[in-house]
Amino acid sequence: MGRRKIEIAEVKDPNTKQVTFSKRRKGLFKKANELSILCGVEVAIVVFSPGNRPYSFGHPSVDAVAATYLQEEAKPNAEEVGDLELLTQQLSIVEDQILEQQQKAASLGERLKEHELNQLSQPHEHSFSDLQDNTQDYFDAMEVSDSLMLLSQKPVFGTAKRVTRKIRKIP
Amino acid sequence: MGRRKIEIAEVKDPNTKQVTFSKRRKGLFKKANELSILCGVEVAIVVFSPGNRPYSFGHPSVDAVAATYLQEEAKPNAEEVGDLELLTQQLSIVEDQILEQQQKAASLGERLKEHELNQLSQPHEHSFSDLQDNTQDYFDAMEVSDSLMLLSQKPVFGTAKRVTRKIRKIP
DNA sequence: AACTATTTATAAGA
DNA sequence: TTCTTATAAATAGTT
Repeated sequence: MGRRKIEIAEVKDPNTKQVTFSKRRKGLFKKANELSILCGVEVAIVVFSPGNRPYSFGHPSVDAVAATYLQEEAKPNAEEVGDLELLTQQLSIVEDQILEQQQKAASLGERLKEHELNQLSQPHEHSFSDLQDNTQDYFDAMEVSDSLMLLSQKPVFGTAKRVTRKIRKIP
Repeated sequence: MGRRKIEIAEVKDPNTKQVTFSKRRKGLFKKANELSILCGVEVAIVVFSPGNRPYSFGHPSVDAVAATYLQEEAKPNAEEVGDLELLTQQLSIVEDQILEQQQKAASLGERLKEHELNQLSQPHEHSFSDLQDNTQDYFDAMEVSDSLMLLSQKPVFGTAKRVTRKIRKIP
């Protein structure tokens, strides 16, 4: 499908390999997207780049498809169950650490806001949506990757723009 | 890529849809295989047929790739770790500021109470100290916000649980 | 990042 | 379903 026919064998030149990877990953994800739409089916792809960066495509999401797949999958043996449990434990620990930090951030941000309001002695009514919006403010620099965005060049965990959220100083 | 150009929209006719699925699944897996060989990388695909039958392709295997992916998924990357550290730094600063403000507020509150006593007035419906208490309740009730999930990007299946957010409206 | 000569995938037909 | 084949689409090498 190019100027010349190529053998399906590992590309030696690292630069050419990376270019090939980019082009073909894009093509693969496009095909997967077309398949899911044309046939109304679920698809998930995970691929690692030559530099070992993970890229994924999923409709409706990798996790959703994976969950269904695992259900359908034959019963795992004891060793696999043990490994999974170990993995899950490790993941829980890391997630807890992240949650802790995030809770700190969200709570502090809100409390800061309350202080400002109180100091101004303004009558205030907080609705649920207000809180949502305010909380969102502190994290709105983050982007959640959308399955269609995965057709782009960026790796899965590189797509999220990170927060260097300005925390306002108390006047 | 055929006799005629087709729109990428769900194929109505079930028979045609099945034929399209078979052809395109075969093509997708072939592409994935070529990508893994050409670039020496790991790939995993899971796709369900219109009849909900699971098909998978994996190099070296779906499970191997999935395990690695899940590890990566749960592990914050360098950028995230860096931002988290930055965020934590900022929060420390803000915490100090809040403490400072609380001390000011406390003394203000005391003076206000003294003033109220001196005036023999009815308790205010919303004295500053009341508001402080209310505010504290308000945030104690906020267990988890949706934004907390953003850092980890996606819930890891098996450990993901929705936490119902209970937020009371300030009276 | 674009371009384009070719190869490859595939839609429709048999 | 499998094979055929005209045509659309992907992409290897180039700029």
